[in-house]
Amino acid sequence: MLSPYGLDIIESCLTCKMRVDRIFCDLPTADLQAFETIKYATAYPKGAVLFVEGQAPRGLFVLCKGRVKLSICASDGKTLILKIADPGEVLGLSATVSGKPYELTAETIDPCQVNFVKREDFLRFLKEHGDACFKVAEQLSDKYNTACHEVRSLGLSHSAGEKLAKLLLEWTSKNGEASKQEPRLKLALTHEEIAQMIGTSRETVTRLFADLKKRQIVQAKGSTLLIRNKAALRTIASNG
Amino acid sequence: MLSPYGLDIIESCLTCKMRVDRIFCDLPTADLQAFETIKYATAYPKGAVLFVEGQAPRGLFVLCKGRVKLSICASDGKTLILKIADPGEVLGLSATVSGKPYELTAETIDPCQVNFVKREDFLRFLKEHGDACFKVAEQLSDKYNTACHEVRSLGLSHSAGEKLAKLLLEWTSKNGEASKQEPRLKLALTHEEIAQMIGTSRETVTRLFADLKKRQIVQAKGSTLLIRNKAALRTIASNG
DNA sequence: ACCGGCTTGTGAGGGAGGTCACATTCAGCT
DNA sequence: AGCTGAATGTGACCTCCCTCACAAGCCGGT
Repeated sequence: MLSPYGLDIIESCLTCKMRVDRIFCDLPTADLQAFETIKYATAYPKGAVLFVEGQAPRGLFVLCKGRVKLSICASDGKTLILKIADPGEVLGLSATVSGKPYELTAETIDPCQVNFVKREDFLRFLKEHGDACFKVAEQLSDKYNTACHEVRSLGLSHSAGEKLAKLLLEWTSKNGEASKQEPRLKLALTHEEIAQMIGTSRETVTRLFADLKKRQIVQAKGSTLLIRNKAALRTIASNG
Repeated sequence: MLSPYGLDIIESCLTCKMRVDRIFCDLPTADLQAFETIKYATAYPKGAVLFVEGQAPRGLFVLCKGRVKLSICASDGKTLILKIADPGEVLGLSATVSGKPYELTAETIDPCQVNFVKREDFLRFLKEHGDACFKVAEQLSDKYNTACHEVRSLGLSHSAGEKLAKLLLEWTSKNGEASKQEPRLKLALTHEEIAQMIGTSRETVTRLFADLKKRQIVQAKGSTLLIRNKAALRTIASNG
């Protein structure tokens, strides 16, 4: 560990390239090579801000390694975390395409490997490569879909408990698809951050977790969380 | 008025075509003509359902005349109205592109003129016409943007009053851009529907309006609403 | 004119959760 | 170890608004 980055860069750029392939997959090799020429491989430390909500779009970011927190922020400082982006995710795509300001703020929560593409370069790339353009439309549809789910969760839930249950279920289905018996998931976020994800207060999250533990629905094992009663969690998530 | 439609159809298809031009504008004439061949001009009465949330995507709908209510619905019947689409809007685009189920339910609230395009036809059209594909990406970015604003409004507001003020401001900025003195807007929705737009109860909306009237911020003139004090409304919208 | 249905207006009660204030525990640092 | 700051746990209070209940207004139909 001579530097925060160092050897890591060399290793991850290989895996990174594979990830890019996965996003713009099915593209002819020519298109892929064109993409390779316009991207800038960069590295960010933990806590770096890729872009800020309201900023004019400079370009897009393909996350190769590490996680990025995507959030919106009210004038009074209250923050809503929309999602934690994992490697493979494309960030700032919508703003880059439309030219409107970034809708979100993107901040690294790990040391990150990122491929940056300038807006002009990307737009030119899209004009010249129709297939890639379709992939972009698909990506945007995906993002829209996620946003709709967010709206549903925020707008149609009756209680904070319901939203927390939904969040936990979402995490379990994303993480341990394999382990069917007792899903476990790493609690990488603080109660404060979870509160910001479901639009509630930190104290409420603490109380909700205490309640879930008392009712034997979840169980804490250090920083991992065991889901003991997934059915009950589902009931909470749908009933309110 | 021999029939609910009748002459209207012939008139509006001309204007309608202009609208389609506006959406896929800048396209070469060849592309436009190709689009004309795959669209089906159709008419719906008030209260018709274009598509339902969760349905497999049959295709997209270009709204030419009339308004369409876009909503999501919880298992308990609680409804959240996301927007009232005006002529020119493309509906079901994201689902058509991604192949995932429609995220929303679309229901006409006027008699409507609509151009329908089948999913397969549209996808083929996109493959063959790269420029149109880019336009689609732009449209999707727009929709994503709107969804983000919805999330912001739902997730970061402290009170129902704040959300109502935001909604009213949004409406005034969309409707009477010209009249700078005292913006007026047609209240085409019931309190119940407004409540569904901001995720609150009907009674709360009634009470909020009563309060705004008492404080001389708005004034009712039949079914039109005068905004007497836009500054105050803005304060409510941002302070909570 | 009368009726029934929808919309709006208003009161009373109660519950969820935000806020404040503090105690406690945990994790990293030297 | 011990110290420090962050994260968690918990109680008390109070506000917003949801719910229920009902009155009043508005409007089209016959």
